[in-house]
Amino acid sequence: MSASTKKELGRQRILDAAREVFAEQGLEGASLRAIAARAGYTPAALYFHFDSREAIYAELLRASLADLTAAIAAAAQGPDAFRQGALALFDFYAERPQELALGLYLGPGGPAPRGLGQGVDPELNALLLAALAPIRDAAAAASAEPDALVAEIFAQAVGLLVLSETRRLRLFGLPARGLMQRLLERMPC
Amino acid sequence: MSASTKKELGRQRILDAAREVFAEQGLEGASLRAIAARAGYTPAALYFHFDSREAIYAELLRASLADLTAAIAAAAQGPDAFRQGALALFDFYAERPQELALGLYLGPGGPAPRGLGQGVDPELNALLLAALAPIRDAAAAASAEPDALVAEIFAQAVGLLVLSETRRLRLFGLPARGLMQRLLERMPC
Amino acid sequence: MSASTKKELGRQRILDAAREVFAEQGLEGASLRAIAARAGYTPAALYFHFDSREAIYAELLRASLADLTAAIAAAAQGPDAFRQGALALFDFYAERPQELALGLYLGPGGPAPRGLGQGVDPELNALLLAALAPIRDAAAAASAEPDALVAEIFAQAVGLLVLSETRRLRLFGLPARGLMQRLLERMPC
Amino acid sequence: MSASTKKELGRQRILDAAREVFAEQGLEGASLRAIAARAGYTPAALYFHFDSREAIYAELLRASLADLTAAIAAAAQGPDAFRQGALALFDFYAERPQELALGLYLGPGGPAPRGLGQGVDPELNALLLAALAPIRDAAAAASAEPDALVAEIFAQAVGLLVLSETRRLRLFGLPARGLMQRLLERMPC
DNA sequence: TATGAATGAGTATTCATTCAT
DNA sequence: TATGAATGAATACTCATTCAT
Repeated sequence: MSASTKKELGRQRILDAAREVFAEQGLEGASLRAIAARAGYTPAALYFHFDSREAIYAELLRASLADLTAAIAAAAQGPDAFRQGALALFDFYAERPQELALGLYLGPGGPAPRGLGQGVDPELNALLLAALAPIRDAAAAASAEPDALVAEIFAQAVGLLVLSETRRLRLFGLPARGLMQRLLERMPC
Repeated sequence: MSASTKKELGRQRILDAAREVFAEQGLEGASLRAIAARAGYTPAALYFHFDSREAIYAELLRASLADLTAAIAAAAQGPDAFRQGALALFDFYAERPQELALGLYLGPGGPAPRGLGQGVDPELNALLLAALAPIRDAAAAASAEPDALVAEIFAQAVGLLVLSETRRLRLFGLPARGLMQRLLERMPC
Repeated sequence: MSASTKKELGRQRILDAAREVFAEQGLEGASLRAIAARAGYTPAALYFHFDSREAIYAELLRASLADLTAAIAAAAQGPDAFRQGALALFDFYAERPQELALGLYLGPGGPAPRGLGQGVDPELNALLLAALAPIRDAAAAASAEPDALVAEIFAQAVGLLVLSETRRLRLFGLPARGLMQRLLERMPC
Repeated sequence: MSASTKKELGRQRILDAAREVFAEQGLEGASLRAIAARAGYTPAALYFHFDSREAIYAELLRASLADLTAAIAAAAQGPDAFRQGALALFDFYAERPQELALGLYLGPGGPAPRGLGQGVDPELNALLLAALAPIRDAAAAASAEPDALVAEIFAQAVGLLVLSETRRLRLFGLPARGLMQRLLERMPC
């Protein structure tokens, strides 16, 4: 086994552990110590594979965005691509609330103009745009302002999910997904 | 100076300090120590005025919701009440992003179903509903489903603001307020 | 109402509160704040009536020893005075474990040669001796070494109660009172 | 120097510091900070070697009970095993009063049914019983109720020691060890 | 006679990170 | 490639006590 392969294995072991801890305990619980313990490593060992705790988060987010890309691509194939893609977006994060938190990196202290360190943000933003591309393409076929449409359904999805997670949506007695569908019905495509 | 006035001054000094720290550092940075230091107090002194750190947050949130109530009420007086009220909601939090984080209690770890302790949450939820009441009233005049309309514009506002704060909205090259207005134009009232 | 009477009322109010808190929460829970709160006073107000937290404890202990004196005197009247008095001693503290802790002032940190401040100890020791006097008198009638007899039964009672409270006596599967009686049966009076 | 040896050294350094602080200031004074300071460590460093403050206490108590076991075993070898073993028990704690406090976990607030966490208590209780076993064996040879005999001399020892430490025994003008011997003379073995 | 206001020292524990080995 | 050992800063909260009013 080559050295780089072995190193890759170590990374993967850590990322798998991170994903597990993350799904179970959220951003807050996914401390470096916790991830290391789950991976069977010492905290210090992680620094051989990653530069910082944030670097692990970034990697996780990269994988999450890859999954999102696949999910949207699969849903946006037939006719009705816009609606189906948008719902796939919503459903994706509805099932993985922790990954939404990670994606927004509402980094401790609420939504902050912080992102995941300085360097990674552009790359991750590009990945996000790529994931949303199928939805945008479908919008472009029916509207002159596809970007606005995508931004709107993205914002609606995020808003509903955040309100849902923070239990503020209960005040209205209406299910998040139903509200998402209502919005889509009013969309011009 | 009366005793109650003096006590009130102490409370106010702490609340002002909390608001400042809060606006500068967000929820995460607004630790008890930080608030105390800013107010020129010992941490222990805060416990004379408030029962806990969360009690300070709750007070801040109460004040914030009172301001929001006034802002919406003022905007939703004329004929175009629904739209104007909704925009007032959006503008309010656009100017005070940290207060949105506080309102949703976006503590460390992203949106979490945490709330501010057991006792205060219902009270604060009620205040939120009351603040939104003028918008709902306007919706009720034109639609059979006012709750859904309010939930939708609330979600849209929150989603746009969160994406804006986390710099994800830049990807689309469109201003948040413009997108909010677009949505309102498609609304049936 | 005279001034001194009014002051006496205040003291009594505090002592009653202290007794209650004490019986419910033990030495540890009977903080000055807790006592003050129960009495309907501010912590600072207690310093008008007592010099320190320890002074309150001392007063409580005085009252407890007075009760003990009465209990032993009542039990040690008939024949069999020694045994009955000793059992009364045991039963007294078995029913009031907190008062035993106070009496020994195992003051935070285990049995310590500390007592209740420097000045009060001699006085309280004298009260304890007075409470045990009826037992000693009965012993003197039947033995040349009454002091040793009293010390032994006192030590046995305290040892059994301490082991009982700390759950170490369970290891032997025997009840504390039964063991106390066994000892008394072997006594020469 | 092997890694395990070095780690063992760290543990030992902490335990020694704990023992010292403990002997000087009792359970109350043996805070984590105090132990760390004495050992020349940061408080956080202790958590590398021990899981919690209580884990340090438990280790100390384990060692203490091992010493006690050896002391009793050595004393209870000849013919007069019961008496000699009992005196060894008494002498052991007479020389190490803080270890008695630790053994009974006489935390702040006097004797309390607290123990050292859920998991360790049974283990430590078993160690105590094992330490007393030689005395019990000797009692079994001469009495039908060995458990009662052991419980009685244990209680007597604890009572005398507690009264001695709290200076209540001085009232009788008799030495604790002499009283212990008197009791043993009346024992049927 | 009592309060309002405040202090300073203290509590155990967690965190990401570093560095010599 | 990884560990053992340690750091410094941080967390919220409680305590007995003081003092001007």
